[in-house]
Order: sequence, then C-alpha cells, then structure tokens
Amino acid sequence: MLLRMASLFLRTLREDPADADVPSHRLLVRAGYVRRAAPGGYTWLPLGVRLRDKITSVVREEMVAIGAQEVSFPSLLPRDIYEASGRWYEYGADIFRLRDRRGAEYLLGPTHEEMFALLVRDVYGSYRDFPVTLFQIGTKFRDERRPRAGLLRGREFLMKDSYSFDLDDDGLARSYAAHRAAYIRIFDRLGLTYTAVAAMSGPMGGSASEEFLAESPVGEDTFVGCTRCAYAANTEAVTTPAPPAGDPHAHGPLTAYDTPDTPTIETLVALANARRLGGRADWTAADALKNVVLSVTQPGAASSDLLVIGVPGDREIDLKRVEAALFPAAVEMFDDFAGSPELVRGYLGPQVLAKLGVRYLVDPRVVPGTAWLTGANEPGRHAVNVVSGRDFTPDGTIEAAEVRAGDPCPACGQGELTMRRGIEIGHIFQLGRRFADVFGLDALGPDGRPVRITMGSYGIGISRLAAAIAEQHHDDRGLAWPPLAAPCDAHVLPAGTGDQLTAAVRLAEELVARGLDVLLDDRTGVSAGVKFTDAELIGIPRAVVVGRRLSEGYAELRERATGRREDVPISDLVDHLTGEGVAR
RNA sequence: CGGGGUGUGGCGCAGCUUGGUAGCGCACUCGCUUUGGGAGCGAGGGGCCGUGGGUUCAAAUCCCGCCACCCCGACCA
Repeated sequence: MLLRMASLFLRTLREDPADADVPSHRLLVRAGYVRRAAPGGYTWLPLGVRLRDKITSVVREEMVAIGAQEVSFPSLLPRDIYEASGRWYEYGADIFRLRDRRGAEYLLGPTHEEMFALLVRDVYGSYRDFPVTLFQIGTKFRDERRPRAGLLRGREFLMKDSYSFDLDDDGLARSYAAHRAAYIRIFDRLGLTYTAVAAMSGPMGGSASEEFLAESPVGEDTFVGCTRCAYAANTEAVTTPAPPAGDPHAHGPLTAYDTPDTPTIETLVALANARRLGGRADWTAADALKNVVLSVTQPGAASSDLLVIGVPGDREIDLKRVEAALFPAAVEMFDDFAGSPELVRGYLGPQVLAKLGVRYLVDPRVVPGTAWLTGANEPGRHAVNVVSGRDFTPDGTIEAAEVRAGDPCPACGQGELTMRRGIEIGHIFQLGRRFADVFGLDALGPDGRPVRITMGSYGIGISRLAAAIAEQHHDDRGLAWPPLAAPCDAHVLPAGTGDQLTAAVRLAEELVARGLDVLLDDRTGVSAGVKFTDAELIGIPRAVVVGRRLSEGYAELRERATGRREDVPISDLVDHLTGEGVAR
C-alpha cells in the first residue's frame, strides 16, 4: 500500500519530548508513531498502527504455523471466574476492578488462563479433541505500580497470549517445545538479539518456565550467564550450590561476647578482629550470619507472619528473589522492632527463633556443621561458634541472597556467572493442571474415564516488542527498523525542483503494484534536508532518493541501517527492491 | 508505596528569588524568495500559566492541599 506523507497524519518533532528518557520512547514519539494519552496508555498514530500490525503479523504467522487457532475474548471479565481460580486475590492491587450499574464486580483482564480453560471445557469433551492450542491478540490491563519508559511498561498493552491443552505431560512438553521454537523464529525474524533464560513461573503457577529477554541497557530484568557453559537464568531463578555438610559437633562451644555498638556486619567484623574473638583475627563478613526479619502476607490474608532469613554476612537479601521463592505471598522488610522486644535489632541470632516460634529459613550455604559469628539476642552482644544443626536448626533453605557476578555456575560448576540486563519480551511455561483442577477441565478417555487436561501458557508483549526492537535498532539520527517490523518496505523521496516528484510518484506506484508497502514523501515546499532527516528519524529500511541524477535515469538507493548509498538506474529499481533483497 | 525532580500555546524552554495585564525557539497560517542535508524576509493565529483553596488592591510568581508526569528503589508481557 501507498502512504503519502503530504496527507499522512504525522508530525515529526525536532526536539525530544521532555518526559521521554529511554531511546525507544523518545524516538517513537519524535517520529510520530505514538503519543502518550493516559498514565501508562499510548495512542498509536498511523505509522505506529502499521508498525504494530507488521509485528503482529509475524507473531500470528508463527502461531498459526504451529497449529494454534486464533480466538478473541473480551477484556471486561466477571469477578467470579477469577475468584474461582484464586487470582482475584493473588493479583492484588495489580488488577483493574470495576462495578456495573447493578453493583456486580468485574475486572479488566490481565491475562486469560481462566477464560481459555473454561472455553475449552465447554466446547471440547473427548480425548479425540486433544491436543489443541488457542491464542488471541488483544489488549491487557494491569494496574502497574509504576508505568515507565513509554511502551516498555504500560498499564494497557497489546499482548499475544496462547494456551495449550494436552492429555498428558509428554503432550505438554511437546506443546511447550513447539512454542519455544515458534518464539525463536518470531524473535529472529524481527531482528532481535535475545536470550532464553530459566525463570520463575510468576503469578500463573506451574513448573517449567523460560523468559525471552531482549538484551538492552534499559531492560528491567537482570539475568545471569555462565562463562563456561550455556546456562542462562533470571536472577530470581538462580540456585546456589550447597557446600558439603559437616559434623555439627566438631566445633568448640558457643560463646557469647560483649560487642557494643556493632549493629552492622561491618562494625561487628572490625570489632571481632580487634578483640580476637574466638581467638582469631581473620574474621570476614562471610563468617557472619546475617539474620533479616521479614513480614510475609499470604494472598487474601488479613495479617502477616514473621519470617527470619539467615544469609552469609557478605550478602544482601534480594527481595525480588525472596518474593519469587515465597510466591504468591507478599513480602516486606519488618520494621516494628519496638513492638517486638524479643527480636533484638542488630543483635539477632537464630538460637532463640525456635523458642519464639518464628519460622527460620537459611541460604543454601548455611549447611549443617557450619559455625557462625552471629547475634546473641541481647543488645551489644554477639556469639561465636553458633553451629547449624547443633545450636539452631533451620526450617529449610531459601534462595534469598543476592546473586553476584563471579558466583559459581550452578549448572556446570566450572564457570562463573556474569550479569546482563534485558527486556522481557516473551514468557513460556508449563502451567500443569492448576486451572484444569479449578474448573474441572477433563476429556473423556478411550476407556470412558475422565482425563484431567494439562495446560501451557505462553505470552508475547507485542507493544513492548515494538519498543524492544526500537531499543536495539536505532542510532543518533533515529529508528532503523528490521525489514519485517518496518511500517513500510521502502521510502521514496523526491529531492529537486524539476520532474522528481512526478518520477517519484510513478516509481512508488510501480513498487506498490509489485506488492511493496511504500512511504512516499510527496510534500511540496519542503526542502530535501527536511525529507532526509525525517526519513532517517522514521527509519524505513530502504529509501530511494529521486534527485539530481534523474535526468540521467538514476536514483539513489539508501540503506538506513548501514548508511550504504548506491546510484541505481531507475529502470532497475523495482527489481532491486522487490527481488531477493527483501527478506520475507 | 518510599526518596528525588518537574508541571507555563501542539513540542522544547525562559519568566517565579524581589507579585503589577505572559515571552522565546520550533511547529502552524498568509505573501515573496529558496529547494541534495532540519531555508530567508515580512505579516499573523493560538495559552482559564496542572488543579482546588488561601494571602493581597493585584498571583504564573507567596502559602496550604490535591493531581499528573519523569528518575531511583520493591512487581510483570
């Protein structure tokens, strides 16, 4: 199709919008793709709609290619369905809720597992019907705490979500693998640099789970890779290798010392070395056991429980990892020490927790037989030789400590972990039977007995994908779309006062007749320089400048991404642009 | 939700300290010139200064509340 800039609803901005910080947001607004319309909500302008449609087409093609069938659900959903699955509460404040005129409660769908499970239950009943995979492409709503970075994190966004329904675990594994392969094709075709990492499954529950992260300095996810093997994981999913356990009775007796004014690990270690506590002067933060008090609230619960987590003193607690480990509970740092005098802030040790009935979880490095320097549960006192398995017994282990670059790889044990940042563009996981159990999603088996269906759930944030592509494909002049994401295949722009416009229109029409989408800069009274800068800002992969060599029968072909320029006979241009050069 | 910052024509900003009828650049309209790298000259249109209250003869400017946005920390496609 032909887009004529003389009439296109578009106004490019010469300056960066003040509220845009990340490149994708800045450039998408400046180049006239989107405009902010509401907190976390964006208006898509004609160029943006075309961009979105191109990306959507690639996603749709690959979903159809693995046999998925497209449906479309409403966004306005009744409360009871989400109450049945428990997510009315689990999602908490992240859900948009509203009432109709009769007071009935609704939500704006943040994702649609429940609806798909119910749909399949209501339509299909026989084992012969399965497996089946359905998907939709539609608007999702989440009341994000902090929408940011334009399209990267909105409260209303476009998402492709699909769901597989299988009779058994092997089938689910096959559906999952098919989606994984489809996602790889989608992100490859859209020109993204990305990594699939092991992930926690988040609010949907379930087991096997991977996130696709597009590498970007503005990404919100930190993930790790290994220097020696192919291991990659979200930091929340990183596991800590445990050292071998030792003999709890091979240590000297627990001894408490006065350690005034040592509420932090730093001050404690300094004092322990200065006074040679336990007869040694080589204490480090890693010898101390840091005990952090958290307040844990189960979804829908009115009150919260105390939880103490013990980690080596040289590590911080990573609350994101704790929340992932304790999901769906909400976790906060506990700060009401005044109201709980038995918990001595700065001098807390695990020795008393069992007596107090407080749950105690430890880092996997705190194995039985390890001896620690830790609080003595009195202001200004610490104890040495506090031994796990002798002086305290944890209720279990938890991945709560921060992950650091240089940590050993949990997969190969040889390499070290490195940290990178990425934008989550896709998430796939094996849900299992959680929703099928809730809604009684069964198929009648060949033996006449019901078989519980197992589900997979797979998402791609399409509007976020547009931003992620922009993040990876731009320069200081503007956007530079990969061919399959670009709103048009070619940008034709006349530069000159003579017959260039006529020739450019003719060329554009020929290209359109050959199936290309063409952006034609037929604006009059606009200097060539303006057209060039706008073209570079908008970022169509290839531009044809019909200019000063028109009289010789030549036009200039420009490649946006590389900056390559070449004079080509106009008679050859159509073949040039429609030929094998255009990746489909 | 905690910390920091900002709200003035469509966009980017000045004006606020020291109250006195709102200004610059871009964009937009008209005319002439210009036309391969964000053109020049001239003439124009457009703003209840985020919002509500207060102080004052008088508030963009001072005071209080609220709202929104951006950045940094706790969640997710």
